[in-house]
Amino acid sequence: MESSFAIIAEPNRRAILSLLAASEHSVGEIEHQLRMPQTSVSKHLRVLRDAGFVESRVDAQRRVYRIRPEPLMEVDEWLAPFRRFWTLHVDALERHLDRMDQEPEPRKGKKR
Amino acid sequence: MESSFAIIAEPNRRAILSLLAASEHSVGEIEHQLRMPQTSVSKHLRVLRDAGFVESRVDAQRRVYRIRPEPLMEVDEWLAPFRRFWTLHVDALERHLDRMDQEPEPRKGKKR
DNA sequence: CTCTTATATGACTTGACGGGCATATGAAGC
DNA sequence: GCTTCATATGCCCGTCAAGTCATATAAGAG
Repeated sequence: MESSFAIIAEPNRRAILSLLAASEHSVGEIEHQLRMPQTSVSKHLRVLRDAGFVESRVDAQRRVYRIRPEPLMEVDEWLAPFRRFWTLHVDALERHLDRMDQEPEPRKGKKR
Repeated sequence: MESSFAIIAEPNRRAILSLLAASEHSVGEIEHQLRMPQTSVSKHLRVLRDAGFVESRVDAQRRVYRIRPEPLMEVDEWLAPFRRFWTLHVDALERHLDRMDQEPEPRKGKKR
């Protein structure tokens, strides 16, 4: 299962990731929230962990999973060359910047 | 072939898209640049066009393909809820970008 | 009109992945 | 200890998608 892109091609895995984006969750919580079989949840979590999208913490008999950002950052970076196609439109640019500029302090000269 | 994510899961399609991100290209140009069989290029372009990632223009016997941004915008928007994981750690982001600037592929997987 | 160039399509094969089910591991509680 | 809860794993099967090869379409060139 090579690339990060292949990992997030699976709808159930995207659902799991989106759920974990809000906060960390145990396997059982994911199972009930997303209404999918436990064995399926575990398998997808295994794939996600092997690919570095999530990590787990042990809480008694439970395993609590949370997001690891690195693989999604890769995807985000792959999108970079394409952003000019929609940041050229002003309204789309503003929506995009509104999302990006949550952080108050502009960094020193990186790209852009 | 449902989602935009499934479309970009294919490495050759990502290569085609990245090539087209720079400028529009004919099928033959893509074939030569990426060194893949023409029939394969055509099939991937068919998939990309059906999914709205590209559109084609007719130039004599050639078909010139160019990017259409909408599906990639979808992907970009799906990433939005995850961005806090790296925009909250600006320093880590900077370190990451610095590494990316120097070496093209520091691909590594580890756990904590 | 024929030949060549450029691209698309169809048939077939192969391999990978997800779902389902049974089962294994493992920690808790009694 | 045994039982229950929580999660993981192994196996089988159906599906679907990518690659290959052959062929079809369609537009110049001569």
